[in-house]
Amino acid sequence: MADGRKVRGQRSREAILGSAVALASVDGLDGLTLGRLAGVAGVSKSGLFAHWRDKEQLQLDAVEWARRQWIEHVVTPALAVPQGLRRVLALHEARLAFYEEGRLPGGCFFFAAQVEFDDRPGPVKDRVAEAMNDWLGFLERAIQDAVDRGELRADPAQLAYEIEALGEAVVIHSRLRDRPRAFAHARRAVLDRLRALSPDPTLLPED
Amino acid sequence: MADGRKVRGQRSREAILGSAVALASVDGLDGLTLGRLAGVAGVSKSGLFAHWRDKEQLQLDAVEWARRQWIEHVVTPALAVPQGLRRVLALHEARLAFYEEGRLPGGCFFFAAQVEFDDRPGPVKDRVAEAMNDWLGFLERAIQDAVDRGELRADPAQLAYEIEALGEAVVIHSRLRDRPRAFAHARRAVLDRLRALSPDPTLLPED
DNA sequence: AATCCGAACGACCGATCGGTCTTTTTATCT
DNA sequence: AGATAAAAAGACCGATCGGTCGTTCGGATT
Repeated sequence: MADGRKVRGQRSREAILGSAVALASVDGLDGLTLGRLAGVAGVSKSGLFAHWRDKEQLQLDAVEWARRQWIEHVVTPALAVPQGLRRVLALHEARLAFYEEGRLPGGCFFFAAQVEFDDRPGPVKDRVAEAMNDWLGFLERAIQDAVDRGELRADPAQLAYEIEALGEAVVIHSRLRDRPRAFAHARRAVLDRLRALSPDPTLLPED
Repeated sequence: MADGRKVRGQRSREAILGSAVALASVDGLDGLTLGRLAGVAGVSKSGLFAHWRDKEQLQLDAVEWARRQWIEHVVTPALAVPQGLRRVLALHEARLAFYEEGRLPGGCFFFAAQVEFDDRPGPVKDRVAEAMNDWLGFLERAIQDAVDRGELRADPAQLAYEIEALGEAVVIHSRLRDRPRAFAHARRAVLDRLRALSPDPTLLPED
């Protein structure tokens, strides 16, 4: 990798993937057009084929790129919070912060990708589903940790479904209805739920 | 409307809209292609322009058709249940039944339409947002009824957000993960929530 | 019987889609 | 300096997109 050409190639490759994920968060992974992507990324359309064999390969790498972005901005910050109930809440808050900061113009890459590909079998759907399984699995384990510590009484899979649903819905509601209220609802919903399920509510912040 | 030609025209118009809503529930309202729609509906592509000026007009009518379908299969059945807490639960259950019966191949027209158009200003987004406001407003009023009757202690807008989120999420989870478990989670989530908020849990079914 | 009109069709349009092929640029290696 | 290889560009391809146009067909009006 000391080769300056490959270094340059990797750089533009990453830049293109960043643009691809941003565009895909708006129009979806398939709604993403190679022509538009090339325009936004400032390269020629055929230049894309120097990095990817076809659109599907680019889509697969975009999923991977988005996964790393999610880990960096949602998972990692929450790891700074001690295990248990507080980390569960931290994960939810980190996601909401990710959305609220407008890090992606479409709000959430994976939300758009899931809706788009849930009916379209193939490698991209599989990769998206796998990434979501990883994330939900991580969320479930965080919940299980809290249960093991006696800070929570809950079925991890059930609670993970609820937190995921309440978190994802904010993407739509913040865009189609009132934005601040959508975030307020998403925050209160999970906070109230955790309070009701915890024997020690002092672990959670006040209103 | 005694004109047999117009009657025939209306019939095929409705049939086409039915196909359009079904296709749009899978690929989205914009992912819907006039060529494919014509093929599925058994008419020629140019035949579509006898009924609609352009694609946008067809999209707007498709939203309207989907709205009527939603009222018929979700709202109306729940109206058979007495006002109050039980009707709130009935609305949630009616939606889940609508999804579970597979009435639309993509699961939910409005879910797909919202995700697709939340970032795309224009008449179609406005119409979709309006339909969703109507539905959420109806849900809120049902909750308010239950509150007024003393069967529920809740902020209607907050609870409506939660029920909507927990209900919509099943579209994704049932397709990308385990289908029966997704429905089970969606049912339990709302049932538990209503139980916790109601002074009289006997109004709700046992497990 | 002649006329009229709405539904529907086939042919065709420019634009854009994903993708291929050839060439130019740029950095490395001998 | 010259050969080499990777990155990127440009021209171009068939297919499909949304949409137009002129025509045909069949039921309604007179």
